[in-house]
Amino acid sequence: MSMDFAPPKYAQVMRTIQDRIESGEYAPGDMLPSETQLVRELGMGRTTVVRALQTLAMQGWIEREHGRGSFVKGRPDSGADRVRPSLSTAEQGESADSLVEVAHVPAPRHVARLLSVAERTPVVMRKRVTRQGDVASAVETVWVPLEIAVGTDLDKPEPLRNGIRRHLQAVKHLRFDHITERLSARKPTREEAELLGSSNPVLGVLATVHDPAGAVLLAMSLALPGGLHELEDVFKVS
Amino acid sequence: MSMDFAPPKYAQVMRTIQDRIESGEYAPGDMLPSETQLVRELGMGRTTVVRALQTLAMQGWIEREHGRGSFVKGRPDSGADRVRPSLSTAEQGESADSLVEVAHVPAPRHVARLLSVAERTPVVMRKRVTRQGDVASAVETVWVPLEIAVGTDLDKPEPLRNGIRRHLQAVKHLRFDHITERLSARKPTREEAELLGSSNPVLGVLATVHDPAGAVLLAMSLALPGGLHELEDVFKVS
DNA sequence: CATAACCACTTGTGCGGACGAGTTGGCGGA
DNA sequence: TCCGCCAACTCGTCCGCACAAGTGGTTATG
Repeated sequence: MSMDFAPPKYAQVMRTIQDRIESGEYAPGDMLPSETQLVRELGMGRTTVVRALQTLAMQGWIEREHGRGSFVKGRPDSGADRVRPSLSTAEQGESADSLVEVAHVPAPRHVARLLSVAERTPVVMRKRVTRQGDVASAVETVWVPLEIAVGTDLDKPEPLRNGIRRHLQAVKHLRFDHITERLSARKPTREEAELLGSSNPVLGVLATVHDPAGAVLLAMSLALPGGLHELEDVFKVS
Repeated sequence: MSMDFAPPKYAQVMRTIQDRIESGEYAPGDMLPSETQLVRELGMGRTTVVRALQTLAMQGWIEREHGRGSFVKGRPDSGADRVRPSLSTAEQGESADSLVEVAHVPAPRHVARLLSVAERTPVVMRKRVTRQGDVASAVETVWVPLEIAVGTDLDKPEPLRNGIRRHLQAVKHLRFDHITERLSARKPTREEAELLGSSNPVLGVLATVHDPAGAVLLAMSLALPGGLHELEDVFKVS
């Protein structure tokens, strides 16, 4: 099944402009092509181009001045932009060589607590290793209650090309609403150490994904080697 | 002469709906009138109504479900604030027994980089250990450029009862605007291990404090033992 | 009785056109 | 030279329309 995925046009316009900003083609301070020019270049209606530009302005990529033009501000930086390791785990597609193990296992205590089920209740576990170049850069384990996993491909050993979030959304219409992350420093488990090829300290991330009602859909446990990962965060002091 | 200033129509629609939500006329969970109904009731084009609804959705007031309707969520809540270890370091007062060392030292490389000064430039260093009960729970080191420290008590070995931030504000009118934190997992240094009484992995926090112009006022390095600290963070998934 | 087709609704996206208003630069007149 | 006006550009808003796509209930059909 190839879900052909056509993002809406206004999103395509946004991505085009974001790419040009990040590639340096549009440098900070530069004036963007005018709406009419973009309409001609991209072959779309003004409504579409304007919606893209207004959204980019709301997100802080550009600034629009009435009567003058639109100007590049740069990639928006704010606390909201912090790297969310758990989100990218849920979002990223899997590849065959990254998947380590998919199995039904009894929930270990800390996972059972996160999922609000009894200890040793059977749950689905997916474990994978992400790589940067040829070094293992993270071990990501996802734990899913059976009620959630039933009817999905989550318990099948094939890689989920579109990522867990999209899969759950497409197959069971489950929507992710918010995620709770707990960060800590710890020693890697024996298995993590083997997969990572090092027993240096890791940044441990325990995350739970919630639906709009607050119910837990799944839990994640990430091991990020300290030497390879830095989580940066900027915040205002009131 | 009061030029009568008419807010744009889409903003009027937004305000109307916001008011109805806050007055309780539209309660959380309720379905809003459909776009067509609003168009008729308010006498505007669908474009206008849709823009208002989409903006309200982006701001979190309502939720829109394709094919079903728009539903009230309530007044949007600003992001739940995460624990900021660096902020509490700057904020908390010191006590005599927590202060480990105050000295002028040449800036080590990573600190020099954070402060944008040359390596080995003399800077003021304050180091202290915080305790919970009788276990050491963190080692906090603050690095201050001489230009900032001059005229303050930062380089004096007496504890700053009101905390660094208040002291700098009171004595030199320096205002903290924002803080950048970088989190990582690492092994404690030998000294940190001694002070903490353990060589288990620590959560390393490197932070820089900036004034409103973005200039760096000071840098901090924190070592938080992994077993004692968890940083929790909740965030929305778009 | 179960199921499929259909219909009436909803929101999502997109188009072209229109007019308003702010900015800029050039052109002509005083 | 200096100043005011105006044309040509910019973005801001608004309209009516069209069609796609998702949802839920009703109705016809096996």
